[in-house]
Amino acid sequence: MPNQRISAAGAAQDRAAPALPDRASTAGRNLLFLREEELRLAQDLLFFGYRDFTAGADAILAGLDMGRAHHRVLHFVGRSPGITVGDLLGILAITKQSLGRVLQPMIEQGYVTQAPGRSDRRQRLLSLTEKGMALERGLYERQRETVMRAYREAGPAAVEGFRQVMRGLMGADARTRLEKLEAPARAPGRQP
Amino acid sequence: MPNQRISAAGAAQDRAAPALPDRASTAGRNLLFLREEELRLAQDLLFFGYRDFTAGADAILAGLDMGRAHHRVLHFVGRSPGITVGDLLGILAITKQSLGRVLQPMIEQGYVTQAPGRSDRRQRLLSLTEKGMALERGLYERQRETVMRAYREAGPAAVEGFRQVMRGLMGADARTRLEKLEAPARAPGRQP
DNA sequence: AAAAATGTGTCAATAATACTGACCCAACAA
DNA sequence: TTGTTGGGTCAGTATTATTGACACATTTTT
Repeated sequence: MPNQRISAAGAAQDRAAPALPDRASTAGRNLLFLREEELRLAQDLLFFGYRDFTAGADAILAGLDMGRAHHRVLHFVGRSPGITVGDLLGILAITKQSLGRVLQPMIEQGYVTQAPGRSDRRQRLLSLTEKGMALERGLYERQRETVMRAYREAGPAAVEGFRQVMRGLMGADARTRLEKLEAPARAPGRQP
Repeated sequence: MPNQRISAAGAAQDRAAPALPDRASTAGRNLLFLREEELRLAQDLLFFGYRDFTAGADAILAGLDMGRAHHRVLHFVGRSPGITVGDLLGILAITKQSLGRVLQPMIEQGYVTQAPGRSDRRQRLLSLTEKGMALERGLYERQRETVMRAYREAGPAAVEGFRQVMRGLMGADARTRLEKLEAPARAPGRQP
């Protein structure tokens, strides 16, 4: 395994599926019809919802010669200060080369800092600088407007349902990573 | 307006936002902290959830030299047979050139057909061929597994909450378009 | 009938994000 | 010492998007 994708979260489920299945047996068509519409609606909702969710932050980033990839780095490094390059690769599920292309400029421009690991000096522990935190904050605030509005309109019960379904869409790998991300935020005092 | 993006759904909210706002006033920090964690969680959920939702279909498409853009065309043309190029551009919120690059090969390879409009012969009404419907069906079935599992695990109430929140994330433009997509599926007999 | 607007297609050039393969160095581990 | 791991980097390619400019047919307006 020379240098490719660290952990295949992006290929969570990759068993071969038949590309051209027969149409479902005509019996029980009504039942299937309802489910079909439900699922097509889910596809629409995810497409439009995700696109508009990211649109605000994208607009800010465009003015700084950055894209979504930079935002993801800011987000996950900000969420886990001192994260290793390898862990970040695992979360993003991209190759080292792809990360390098966005990470290096961010280090040079002073958004992210590297520090050698304490126990393992090969590691480069990543953290946001003040400048990086400020930018992340701005992007966060921008998305916050969108999410807050959606949450307010929908109400707390709907928000809980939203979370459950989104968790369910994730593969096992992503769920594990999400748990790790949530844990340190609840228990103060991150690294011993 | 020569030939750019038809309707700015992707730029739904594009008023200028301050990139580097001050940190919130230190008063009421506990309140803000809770909300902050909530919203950061939403960012994580959307990132991981959307990625894994699309992963399955992406794997099928890769074997056919297609990508997500092709899937979107199959999905929305399949959902609205006889849609005009302009309407499709409006839904996808991309430029004519970008659409052309994916649409033309799909027409040549027999996934999509064009027909001149009845009332306006400049229009090219798009529909899926049998081949296109079969492929769309395969992609749909693949995502269906993912969504059905998430829906089953979460339960009907959570699904309704999920829908409400996703709708809330969409801008006004996307909501209008979604309504139009849902309407003809319920009332049979599309165009007079 | 002439002029303007609309729907669609297309050429050319560019950017962002990803990929694969190959190789390097430093540090750790056996 | 040897081998592995964490990280970086060079070179080349693909996909999806962008902008600008223009062409053509058809419909609408004047």
